[in-house]
Amino acid sequence: MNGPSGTMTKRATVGDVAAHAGVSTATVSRVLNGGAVTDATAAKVWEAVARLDYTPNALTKSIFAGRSSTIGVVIRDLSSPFYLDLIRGVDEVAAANDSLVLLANTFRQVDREVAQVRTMDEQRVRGLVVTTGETTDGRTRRMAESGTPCVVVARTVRNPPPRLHSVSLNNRKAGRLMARHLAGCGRSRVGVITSGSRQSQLERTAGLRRALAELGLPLPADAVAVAETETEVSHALSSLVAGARSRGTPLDAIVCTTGRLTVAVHSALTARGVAIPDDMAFLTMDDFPWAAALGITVVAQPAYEMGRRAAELIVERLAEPVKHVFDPALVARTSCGEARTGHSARD
Amino acid sequence: MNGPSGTMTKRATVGDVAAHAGVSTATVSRVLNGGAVTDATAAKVWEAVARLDYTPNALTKSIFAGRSSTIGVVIRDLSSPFYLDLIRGVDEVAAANDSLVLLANTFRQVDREVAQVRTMDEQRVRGLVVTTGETTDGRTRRMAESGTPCVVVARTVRNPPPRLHSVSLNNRKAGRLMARHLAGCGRSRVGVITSGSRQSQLERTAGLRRALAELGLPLPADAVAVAETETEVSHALSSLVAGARSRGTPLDAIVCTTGRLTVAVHSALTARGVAIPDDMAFLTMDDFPWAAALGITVVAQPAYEMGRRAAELIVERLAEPVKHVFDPALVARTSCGEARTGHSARD
DNA sequence: GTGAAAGCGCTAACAT
DNA sequence: ATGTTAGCGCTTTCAC
Repeated sequence: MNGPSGTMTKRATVGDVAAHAGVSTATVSRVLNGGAVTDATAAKVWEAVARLDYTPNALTKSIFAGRSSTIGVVIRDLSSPFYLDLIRGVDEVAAANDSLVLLANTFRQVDREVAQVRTMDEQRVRGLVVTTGETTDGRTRRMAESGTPCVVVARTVRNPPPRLHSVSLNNRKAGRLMARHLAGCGRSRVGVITSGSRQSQLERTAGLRRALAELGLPLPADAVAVAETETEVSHALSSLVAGARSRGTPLDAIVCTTGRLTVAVHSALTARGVAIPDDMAFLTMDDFPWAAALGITVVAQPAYEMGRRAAELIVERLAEPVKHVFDPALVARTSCGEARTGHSARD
Repeated sequence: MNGPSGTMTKRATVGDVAAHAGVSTATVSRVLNGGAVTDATAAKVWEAVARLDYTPNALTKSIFAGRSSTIGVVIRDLSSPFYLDLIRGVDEVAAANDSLVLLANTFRQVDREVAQVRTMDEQRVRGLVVTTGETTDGRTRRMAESGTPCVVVARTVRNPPPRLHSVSLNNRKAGRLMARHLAGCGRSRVGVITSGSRQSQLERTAGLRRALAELGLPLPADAVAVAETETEVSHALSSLVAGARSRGTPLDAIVCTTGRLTVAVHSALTARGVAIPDDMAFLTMDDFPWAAALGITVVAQPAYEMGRRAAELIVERLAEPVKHVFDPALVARTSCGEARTGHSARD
């Protein structure tokens, strides 16, 4: 049962400490958790704790509390910079609240999502942050109902029960920021690379299309190409470019609606010998450390803040469902060329 | 005790399931964990489980097992790409072994390190992966001795007890690869930016210096500057460049021994108007997604594999301490200019 | 095959 | 101020 053996010194328990200090287990518990005790007994107990190298079992403690002191985070794709910053935010407030982060990466597989969320439930996490799709909604609802605060990231839930919150981005505004910036830089024929049919992706494209239309710039359906993975990007880009050219309206801007594919889109562009921004403007989601060096203009999400807020919602334990929508911000660099007219990035 | 309230449906326990199925708790446990039971009783139990939406309490289970099914990971700096890949590796094999990752970021603060490792111990993690400094060695030793496999990353431990393993990089070889590549590209006056006095940093610089010396290229002490944080990089670079110039031997290569500072060094170089590789070769540690786009040559660490191996060591539970040293690999791009002579990247 | 009872390590009433 | 007793939710003998 114990695998390849080796000398193992067994761990001390409250009982051991009590025995060595000549007191009861209740007293030990009191000195450890701050009850009313004499300095003398406290000293004896601490001495025993030190000598036995006693380390309390947090698992057992959690049984009484009904739940662990851990915040669960289920991430779809741990390689995306957005999620890394999100986790940092969660971890930051978790640490400030004596909690640890219990992490699970689902590698974008639905069956894993369901299993991981279930596992988090079994672990009796203090709260749960999920970036998964609707498949897991049934369980998160029940978790929230039975007392575990849950926060859905980048998606909203219709008719949420108590304690089921959401933290998301104003995606339509993100699209709008993109449209206005592009127009301000004199671009009029934009092609979009988007990732599947997640709510956030759809809304960004919708916001972009709407704002473009208001500026008199149509975004035909075939100017939007879907790429689920990095390997599909090159093909998506080709069809976009070829399609537009055959229609006699060659593109002068490429928008990428997900930070996850920024590298892939950029390298596909480069591979085709496209000069940015001279041949083509390039605008993408999510700021990242190298963006400045590369001069890539982005619409940034406050990922770190979103993580912080998610964790705060868990710690606060409000019954009332909170729906926190964050604002995106355009970070203008050089990948869309010079702005023609002075325009505001505000709203 | 329960914060702002709201209707909370209480959770079902084995007892509830037993009652609803008309059996004992022992039988419920048997059905759930695969004991000898009649198909008929099994059916009754499963039915009750479904109707009550019973979700077993993993915390309580862990009490019997003596430890949780969680792998602890204490990270110094969650914003470093190396650690992100490491975590992905750990998570991958954790998931394959019915474990979750319990994560803690120490924000490079020693006191937090100590506290987090202790917390991991209290959580009775199945095993622990630490990337922290020697401050935590005392506890990791004791943890290993009392049965928790521990893996130290990027550092080795002298005279380890059973179950205290290490996963690291052959740092001297990393330095050697750098030296040979630089020499192969015709560079002879290199300046180094390194981060503090961690074992790995020291070894990389030592390996670089030694290999450079073998090639007849000295690396004077003042050609090595220390930058702990990103903000210190600019200053370090300036002193390096100015010092070399005043000595009449202007630098023709900059080496950065930590991936964490790659962005900062690169941007400091750019800010000074230094052309890479024409004015200066640039060589750094750790591969990253944008390196190809930027043409930056790196010495890569197999971070993901290292994470996998660390988790494997935990799952395997060998008593004998394992010290796994990984080989670095040079990924040649354009930031050091053209290679003058055909040289091998091997050894 | 199934149940009753003991107990994992700890805390939380009750007593004293 | 301290000890005793009863659990928390689950597994695991040990009888039947």
